[in-house]
Amino acid sequence: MSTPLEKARKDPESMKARILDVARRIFGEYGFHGTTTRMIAQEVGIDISTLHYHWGGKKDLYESVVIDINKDLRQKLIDVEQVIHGLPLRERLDISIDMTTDYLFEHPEVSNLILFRYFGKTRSNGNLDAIIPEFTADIARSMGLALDRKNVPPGTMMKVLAVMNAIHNFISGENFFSPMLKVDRERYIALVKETLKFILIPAFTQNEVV
Amino acid sequence: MSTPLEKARKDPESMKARILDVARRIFGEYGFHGTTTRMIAQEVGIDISTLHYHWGGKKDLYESVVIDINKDLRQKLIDVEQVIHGLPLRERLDISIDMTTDYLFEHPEVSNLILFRYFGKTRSNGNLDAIIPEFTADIARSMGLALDRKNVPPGTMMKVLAVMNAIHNFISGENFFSPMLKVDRERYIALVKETLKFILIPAFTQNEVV
DNA sequence: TTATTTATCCATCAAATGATTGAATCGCAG
DNA sequence: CTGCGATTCAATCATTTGATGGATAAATAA
Repeated sequence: MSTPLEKARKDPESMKARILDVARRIFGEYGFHGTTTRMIAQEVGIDISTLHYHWGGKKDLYESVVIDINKDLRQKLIDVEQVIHGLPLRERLDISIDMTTDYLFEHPEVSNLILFRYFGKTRSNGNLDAIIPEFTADIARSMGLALDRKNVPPGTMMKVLAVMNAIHNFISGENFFSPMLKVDRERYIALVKETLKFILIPAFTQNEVV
Repeated sequence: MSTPLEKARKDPESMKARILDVARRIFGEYGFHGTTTRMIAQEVGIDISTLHYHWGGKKDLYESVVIDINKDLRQKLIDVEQVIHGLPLRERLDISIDMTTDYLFEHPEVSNLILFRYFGKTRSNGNLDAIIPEFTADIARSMGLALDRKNVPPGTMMKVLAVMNAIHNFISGENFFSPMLKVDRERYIALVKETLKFILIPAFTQNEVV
């Protein structure tokens, strides 16, 4: 027994998977209401009915996309945790920022879709909000802000949210900020890392022994 | 000679103004594509044709809304600057965060619409991007990061963007984060201020003499 | 081969949506 | 009161958009 999503991920060449990948990108660029099933179908090079055949309605596809990107991000955070495990806090932050930023710049739709869900309303919103990103708590633990995943106080959650949002903002806003600053992509990525470290590292290391 | 927007702001009871105010709220909640002219008209209690009579097409109205909220925010930042002028950096930051946060929590559509413009694409995007928020440079000067409004280096602009985004995020994300943290509005606002100060103040005061 | 399931496309529908037209109504100067 | 511009609404249009049905082809099983 496997969900449609799992089936799609099994064979990356399958039509199911191809549609999902395009849907991630388009939904990420234009949001739920700004995206039409025709846009996705055309980008894949198929008929709309084929899209419906594989994924059902537009909302079903969107939900699958959201689940998919959350799964990806969670896996990436686990990978990061593996690398930084045991290092001193300052280095953990430094490496986390580099790795997460690199990953998200390669998959900007992840940041886009997460921010869309935070800030936008989806006129007909299903109970998609049930899938709350619980890895916020995991990050708190990873940053040494909480001992167990359960019972993380609100103040700590807020700090983690501030960190995650700061990163997503710069990824998602690249198309707006980069021309505004008149810098190319490479320079922009470097600036993002610099700025994130400038902002975040002092806050979380202020009580450390230097 | 006055623009439609100025005319609307002159008489807050006018139909023009009433439509604009509702449009701010609805566009702020659902974004450009998620909003229909009928939603706005219904909320005002008028016919769609009346809306078109006053503001032209949907896009025209949206552009007016964007200009309006940018004007408001700019004015608010000038007000803040008046208050904090001459104070030491740490206090300036502290007061700025309090005042700006209070203002935006009263007008969340400002944060919503600004973030929408940063992160979303408007399938048919006019040259709305020409109205780049130039007050970023003003803030840089106000924070003591730049001496003149002109020629603010990209690294400095990025720091200012990080600050502004951090604030907008928590305002805009209230409907998502507040239930997630299981706190009421009052507590949430307090948490936002705490967290912003925790994150931002150390970064910008790290080189100061204590 | 033949039959059956799977996959794809063409044609089309019904609802939503941005927009317009023309008739009515209101406000007010003359 | 009369006339005229400003305002509002009901009715309607043309397009877009999510969705479906049925024909057709391709793959698979028998």
